[in-house]
Amino acid sequence: MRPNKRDELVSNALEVFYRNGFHATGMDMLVKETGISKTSIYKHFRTKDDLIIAVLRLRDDNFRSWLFSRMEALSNTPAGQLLAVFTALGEWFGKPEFAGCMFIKASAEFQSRAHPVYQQSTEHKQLLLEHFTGLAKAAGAPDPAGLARQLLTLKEGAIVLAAMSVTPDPAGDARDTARMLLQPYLAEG
Amino acid sequence: MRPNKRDELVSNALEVFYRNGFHATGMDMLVKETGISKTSIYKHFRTKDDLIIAVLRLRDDNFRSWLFSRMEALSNTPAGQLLAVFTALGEWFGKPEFAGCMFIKASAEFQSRAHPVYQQSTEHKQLLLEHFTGLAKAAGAPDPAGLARQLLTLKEGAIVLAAMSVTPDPAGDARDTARMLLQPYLAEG
DNA sequence: AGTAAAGTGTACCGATCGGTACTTTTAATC
DNA sequence: GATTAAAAGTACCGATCGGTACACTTTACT
Repeated sequence: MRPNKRDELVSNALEVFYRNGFHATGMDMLVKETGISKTSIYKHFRTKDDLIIAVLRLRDDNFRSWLFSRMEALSNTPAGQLLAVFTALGEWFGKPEFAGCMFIKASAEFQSRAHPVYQQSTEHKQLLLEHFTGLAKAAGAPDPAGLARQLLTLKEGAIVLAAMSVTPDPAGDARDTARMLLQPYLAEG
Repeated sequence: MRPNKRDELVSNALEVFYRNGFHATGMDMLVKETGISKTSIYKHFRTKDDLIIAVLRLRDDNFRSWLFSRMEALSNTPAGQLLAVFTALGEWFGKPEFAGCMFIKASAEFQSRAHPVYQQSTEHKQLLLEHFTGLAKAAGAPDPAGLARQLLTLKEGAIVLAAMSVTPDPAGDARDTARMLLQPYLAEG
């Protein structure tokens, strides 16, 4: 069990950063909340920023894995899976630990385009976009990239409204719009 | 000219917080960037949080005034004004000082639902939603609140994608979707 | 000109920031 | 059971955090 402590650290740090923010979370709090000594933390990561990068990498992997598997479980057609994005979002928003999109928050705290945290955040959205584009193409959309961008816009908007408690059912509202966009490609009975 | 220094402070602090973040901006940096002494700052505001609240109040006023006047300038029909939201967004995204939505970023840094900064941020979105709802009702939509929520979702999504540099024309993409939603209410030639 | 308010500059407070040095304890391997 | 590497604990570093005390200067008003 060599790299377990490191993974445990990253996983625990993810939760703390997610619910408490990046700048607002100090290394001492991280030590207390993860139960891992500061010495060990700095043996695995040179700086706090490096740890944040590792956290975001894990988050990217976890989130995309979860979302994509949820989409596949909910439908077996490309257009149906794209619509299922918003069903999955609704499930996410209902979880008690939901606290918005970690990458939107990360890019909000590290605004410099040159900062690795910002770039990592952008990359996450790009990967989602590519996945959507592939499904839109498989669905037969004439402009798959454009449709993917429209759907991603709805997804990000819904997440923001959910995180800010603006409307009671942001996922449902976004899904309504998405259905309009996807109607030509959804199987008709 | 009694309250000028205070307004000047809030206005200058807005720019610094907007481009640099809230936690990442210390009071000493604020003194340096605004040119106003720390003594004066703390004569007008009891705490940093109080200053942030004042900054957000100004931002809310500025942004809604700008957006609503832009909408009215671009169209004189309710549905046309709702579509014009996304034209205005495009103009905003093109400005060199654009750095995302200040309220999304504020709520990302102050996540506690009980925190005044979080509540102020939510309220801003709520005010936009109410304005959209009024226009949707005037446009003759059967479910004006629902239409307003859908348009707000598109607006927030576009802002996020613009701030994160994910797609080249997020306002245009959102506008395409909005036109679909608004088509029944837009004047037909 | 005199007065009172408002603003400045400087020095400081205790606490916390990210990060390091060094010693002791833990745990797995031969 | 000895060896070895990883982890923990403690104490600390200079810098910065939000915020205050106090003496001084500028400004506005009569």
